[in-house]
Amino acid sequence: MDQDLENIKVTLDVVCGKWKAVILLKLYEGNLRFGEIKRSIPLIKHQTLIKQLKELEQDGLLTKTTYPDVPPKVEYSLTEYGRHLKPLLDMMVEWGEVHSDQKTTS
Amino acid sequence: MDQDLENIKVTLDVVCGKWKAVILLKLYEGNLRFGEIKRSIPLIKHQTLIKQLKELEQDGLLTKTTYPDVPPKVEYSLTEYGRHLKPLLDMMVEWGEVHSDQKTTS
DNA sequence: CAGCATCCGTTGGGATACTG
DNA sequence: CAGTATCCCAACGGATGCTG
Repeated sequence: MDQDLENIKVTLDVVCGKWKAVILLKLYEGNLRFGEIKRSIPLIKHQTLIKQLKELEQDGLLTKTTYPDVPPKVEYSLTEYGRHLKPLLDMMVEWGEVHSDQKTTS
Repeated sequence: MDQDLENIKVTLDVVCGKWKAVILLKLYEGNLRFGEIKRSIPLIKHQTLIKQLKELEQDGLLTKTTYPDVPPKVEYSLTEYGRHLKPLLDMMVEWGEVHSDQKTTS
């Protein structure tokens, strides 16, 4: 029971960065290069993106593939874990939709 | 599509407080008084709990019922919204279980 | 193009003390 | 018993500048 609390914290840790969920959402559409992610999320800052990607990588949600070429090319792809998270993120999107509805309606 | 990002942020806002998910989890077991919540989450600080409860209330996830008696008695109960969130939280618990497994196994 | 190091400002969790 | 008012501090998102 209290184990539940520990478990949910693990998940929160992984998902609760300001942009983490957004990044993951993008990656479900396919592997992306750094620049592609950045372009698809115009508001995020270069450095912030790097940080969040690093955290996601350390949490085992995605893998970074570096091609040792010039110019550098790096591709990010989801791990199995990351994919396991999809239904969760979908639910969050869905819930947010309903909830923001409600807020404006009230 | 970009609307998804907005929607997920709404959900994150609601769930991402350090203790919010935990509090909600407790309330699924039934309505609770302030002191009961506090006792069931020993680590949380008095003031922190008040803040998180207030935020959850403002987000429309739970309702506060104050009995105008002495000594004060206050009961917290989930709204329909809060209940809608249960499957999500359950998934988070479940995912965290698997994920923390993996971390220790690696 | 992608990344690291560093600094800064805001925020939110936490501590303390007081009220009804 | 429950809540309010303040203050504090760490953490995180973000800005800037430099490297290969």
